[in-house]
Amino acid sequence: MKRLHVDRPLTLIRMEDEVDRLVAAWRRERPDLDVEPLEVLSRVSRLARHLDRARRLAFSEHGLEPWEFDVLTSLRRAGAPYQLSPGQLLTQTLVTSGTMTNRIDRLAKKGLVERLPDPSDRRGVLVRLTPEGRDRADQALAGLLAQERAILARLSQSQRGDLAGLLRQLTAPFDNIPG
Amino acid sequence: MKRLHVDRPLTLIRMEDEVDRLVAAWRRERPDLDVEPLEVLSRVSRLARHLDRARRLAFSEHGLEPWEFDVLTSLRRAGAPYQLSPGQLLTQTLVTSGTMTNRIDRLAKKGLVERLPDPSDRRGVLVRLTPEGRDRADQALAGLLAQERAILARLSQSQRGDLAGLLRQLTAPFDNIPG
DNA sequence: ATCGAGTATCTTGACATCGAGATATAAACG
DNA sequence: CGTTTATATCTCGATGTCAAGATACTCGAT
Repeated sequence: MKRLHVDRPLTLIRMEDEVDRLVAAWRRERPDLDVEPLEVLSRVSRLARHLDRARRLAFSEHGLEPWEFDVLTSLRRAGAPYQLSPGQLLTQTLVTSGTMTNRIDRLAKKGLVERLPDPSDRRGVLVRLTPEGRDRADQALAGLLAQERAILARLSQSQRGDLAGLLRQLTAPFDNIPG
Repeated sequence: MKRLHVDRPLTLIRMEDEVDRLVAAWRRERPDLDVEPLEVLSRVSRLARHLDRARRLAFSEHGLEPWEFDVLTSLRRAGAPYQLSPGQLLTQTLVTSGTMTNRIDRLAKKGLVERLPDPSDRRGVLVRLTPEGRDRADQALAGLLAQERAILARLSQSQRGDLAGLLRQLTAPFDNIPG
């Protein structure tokens, strides 16, 4: 009795997700609480986890881990000569300093980055992308974008714009205030 | 020459975030690529990381780690008698089976959950919340919701609804297709 | 009944992350 | 100047996560 392929505007199709089920369960178990915030923020967290998994798959074709991609592309984006301080890498990747030291060590061992002393601050260090590191970053980026386009395909151009704008409202305070 | 506190509708205020800078950098370095997907998905990933940090802080007041919260509240939502199989917990928390076994072990050691044999399938196990586990989950949830409301405060009611709807379009395929 | 495929959970070892503290240098202040 | 405070990075131990494989059970087909 199911009719498939019924023609109607994409925007009216509404498929349930785990968060719908989660919210319904809370409303049943804790009708005294207003759980509306979860509609947005639980979806953000869960989607991020799904994206992590998808990325891990996509990058494995290029022999990169997601954390390696994050560091290499931060340097790549900086433009020639492709170097940043560990501190600048921290704000871009949102990890702790101990983690970043460790990441740089491992990438250096693989020959994808190198450490240079900062000429203007003897406490500091500059991390520079090697030519091979740059190539790897460029290849993996192309693969990632293809995958992400597929994930976003069910939204229209203007919906993607709306979504980006709404998310910016939430990320901006974290990114600007020290947070 | 800057005029602060100019009165205008909230929706027109647009503060830059790290992703704006990231996208601008890619357009400069790789003008050949269309990096529009990053406007949405990089924001999702970064926001999730910020939320993780904020949650870790909020939960530490209740002596819980985020992963403990995730497991305990999954059981809490299930309703009395507050029990689920490890497999059901997997789909809710998006971790691997090895991770879940480890989590259950540690929560059991703390007395927040207990393992029972599944009466209808001798391969299976049921994880049940203890009364203390239930109290902890309820307390931490209230704290989390307060924090999340603060984070969402800069969006109007209808914007939050729009945002939830757009995110659902992206999460639904992951949650429904086996993905 | 028995076989074989499928399912549910656990085990294990490698590894990435975090948090707190250590070290070295720079900048601010009187 | 010399002292204090701030900054940049690294070290280290504890811990959580993952992937792959092992184990034990179920269920349908023969």
